[in-house]
Amino acid sequence: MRKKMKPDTIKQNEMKLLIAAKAIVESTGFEALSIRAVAQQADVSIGTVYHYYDNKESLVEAVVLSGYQSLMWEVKQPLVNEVAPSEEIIERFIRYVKTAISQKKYYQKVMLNPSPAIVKHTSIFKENAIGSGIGSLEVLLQKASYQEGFTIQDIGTQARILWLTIYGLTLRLITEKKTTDEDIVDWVTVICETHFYKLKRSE
Amino acid sequence: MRKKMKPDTIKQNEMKLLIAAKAIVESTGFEALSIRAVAQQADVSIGTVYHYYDNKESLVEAVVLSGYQSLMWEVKQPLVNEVAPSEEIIERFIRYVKTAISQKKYYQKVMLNPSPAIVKHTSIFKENAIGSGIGSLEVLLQKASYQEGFTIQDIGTQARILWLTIYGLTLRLITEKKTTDEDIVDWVTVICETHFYKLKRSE
Amino acid sequence: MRKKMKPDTIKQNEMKLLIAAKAIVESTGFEALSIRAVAQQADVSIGTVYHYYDNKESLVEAVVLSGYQSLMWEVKQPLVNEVAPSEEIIERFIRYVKTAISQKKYYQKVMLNPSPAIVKHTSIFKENAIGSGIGSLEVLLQKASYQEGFTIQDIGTQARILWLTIYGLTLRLITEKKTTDEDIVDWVTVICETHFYKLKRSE
Amino acid sequence: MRKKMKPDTIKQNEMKLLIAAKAIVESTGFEALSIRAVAQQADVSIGTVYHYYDNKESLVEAVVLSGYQSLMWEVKQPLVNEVAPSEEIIERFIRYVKTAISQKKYYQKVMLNPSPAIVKHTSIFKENAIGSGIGSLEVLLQKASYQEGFTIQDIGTQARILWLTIYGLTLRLITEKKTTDEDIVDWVTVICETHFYKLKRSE
DNA sequence: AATGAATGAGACTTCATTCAT
DNA sequence: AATGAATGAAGTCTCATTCAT
Repeated sequence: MRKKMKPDTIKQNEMKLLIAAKAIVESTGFEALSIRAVAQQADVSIGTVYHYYDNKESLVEAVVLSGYQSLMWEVKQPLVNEVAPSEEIIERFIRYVKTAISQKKYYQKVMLNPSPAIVKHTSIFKENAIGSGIGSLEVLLQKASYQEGFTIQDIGTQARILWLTIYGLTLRLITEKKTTDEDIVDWVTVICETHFYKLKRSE
Repeated sequence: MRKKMKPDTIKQNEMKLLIAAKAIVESTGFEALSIRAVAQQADVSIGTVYHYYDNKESLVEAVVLSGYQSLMWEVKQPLVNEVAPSEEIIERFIRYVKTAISQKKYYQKVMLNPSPAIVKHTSIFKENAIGSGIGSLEVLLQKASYQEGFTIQDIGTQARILWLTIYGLTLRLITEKKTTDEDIVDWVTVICETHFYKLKRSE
Repeated sequence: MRKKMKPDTIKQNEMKLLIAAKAIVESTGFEALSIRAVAQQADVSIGTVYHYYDNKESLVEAVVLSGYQSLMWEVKQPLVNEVAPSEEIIERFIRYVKTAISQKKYYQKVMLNPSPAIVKHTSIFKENAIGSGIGSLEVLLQKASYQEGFTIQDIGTQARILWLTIYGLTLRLITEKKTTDEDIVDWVTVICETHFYKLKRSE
Repeated sequence: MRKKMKPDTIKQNEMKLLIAAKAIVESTGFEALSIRAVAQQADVSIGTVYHYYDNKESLVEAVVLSGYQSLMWEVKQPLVNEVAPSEEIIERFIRYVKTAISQKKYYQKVMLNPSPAIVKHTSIFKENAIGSGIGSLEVLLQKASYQEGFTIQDIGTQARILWLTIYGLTLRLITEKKTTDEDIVDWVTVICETHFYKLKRSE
């Protein structure tokens, strides 16, 4: 099992470390995430961890990014039923907040992380925000405006405002530990409907 | 070395430690906030710090709360000119975001802190939200609805939605390091106007 | 034995650490001098070492300086018999080289150490070289020139040249492991006599 | 990946490693000279380094020796102008000290290295000191004694004494960081002239 | 001949906390 | 009320070396 390992094995080892790291975060939180702990959890020497990650920072970054990808993957799964675009927005935001809350440790670390490597994925203010979810939201808003008779002057801005509200909501629900499904559904719904209401009337 | 200190002296000592702690946070960040550092900065022994604070956690809590109070004090200062309520809301939010950004280290620590002692001050979801600013915002919205012809059905909810958007905005501006005055003014303005527009039309 | 220790105790502890450190150097060399080893040798926690020394560098510096002081103390002991100044120079240099060789580990570390804190003590080129031994050598050369009929134009320079030769000799005897008493006596004698011979004739 | 490498290739690889090692020493010092670093610098695997050198020690030895050879090559280059032997000695020593100082990292490591493999090259006390420079110095002194009317009883000893002085000088100039050309020229000159003066008078 | 993943010891350092005085 | 020496665990990181391939 020593040298010139097949790329598969490499990936496997990296995966092993990542899984170990995530296990630690999930059970004890990010404060407990240390190189030492990861090595122990993965049943590997400390040196090995440094073989795969240059330093703690890059390990944390990998964990955080991996958490973000799980989150987004979850959110992007297709809905069960076909619904009107405005309904879809609500459904998706509910799922977004639920997923974020269920992985709150990652969510906060990712969404408040100022490291350029992370912000690259999470930015809301950069122009071509395709990957980050803002793009999808714009598309949905556009659809809604056609199908449901909204008139939206600046979709980009409106999407961002709506997103910021949900974002603020998510963080406060986590912080205030109001994480029941009911809380989530109620607030997402009223936020979205308030927003759409405005759009409908603004023609 | 002293005997039977007057309560004043106690308060003075506590203050000295708090000031020292804040100085450290401001110059080097929360990561550098250690008991040792505080003792040194305040020119006091380590043991003394433990006289006033049970452990590190309670010291951090005190620092964080004190930061929050400075922040709110700043925001609550009266405006220079008398303006319409809707204008005042915008002005105050601009100031809020600016102050939060100028003290971002505290702002994040406070506003994302789930400790009950902190949440007690920062909560947005609890009913009688008088102290936290939501109360003031409700009052302003109420005034606006009278003076400027809005119709608002549920002022409490509307105030919270608006606040959540500004809250989300603040955190993302910090995270993405978009902290110029222009960014702040533009975003706060468009967010508030979008919101008011909706209210005006919703009659 | 805890707090507000008497200064004596403090000095004792520092001494304990210094002695431990020197024991390590003497038995295993400077490469083996680690904070860990010192703590163990002194039967003290690692943290305690850091209580007395800011970092490894300052510990090493203390060890090195202490070694230098022992060396100089040894060299400066009065001679057993009163002899002519030129003889005294030879006797003292023989003792210097012998002591240096018997403590070769320190000698090299000190005399090749470029740290300002060390060079301050060992410098040969600075003007007022009173403490470093050059001063004493100048005095002896001066005496010799009166009593034994030398004429020396620039005593400072001549003292330094003689010293440099002995210094070079010491280092090479150590490096080439020619450390018998015979080697030392022979070389120091021939070097000094060569030097004096010149001086005698140069009138 | 290759089969049956020609001896040339072997030498080439060794050279590549040696060059890499020297590059590291020159840019970052001997402390930074690690097997890892050499492998990286030479764009070669760690294992390969161990093919060519048994362990770190032998690599360091090779580096050190190679440095010494560069140094001596430089010193042995012919002088630009033909000059009297005593002048040539001064010129060559000035060059020696300058070169040593310009490569101080190697100079110290070599000239204070007690490993037999190194001392074999640098020894000053062994009898047939042909290669090490002492031989050349003896020849020059001999020439001077014929051409310039010195009488020297024991050329071998006198050469060594002069050499030891220059050696001591070089090490102290490095240690005390007095490395301007002026310092070098002044000291070498006064040392040599003092020595020659003695020789002239000793007839 | 060459690779490079893995090891595991050991380096330095920081820190919250205790407790005898 | 105040001190500060002492603890000891935990943290990050580097390194020479081995060995299966």
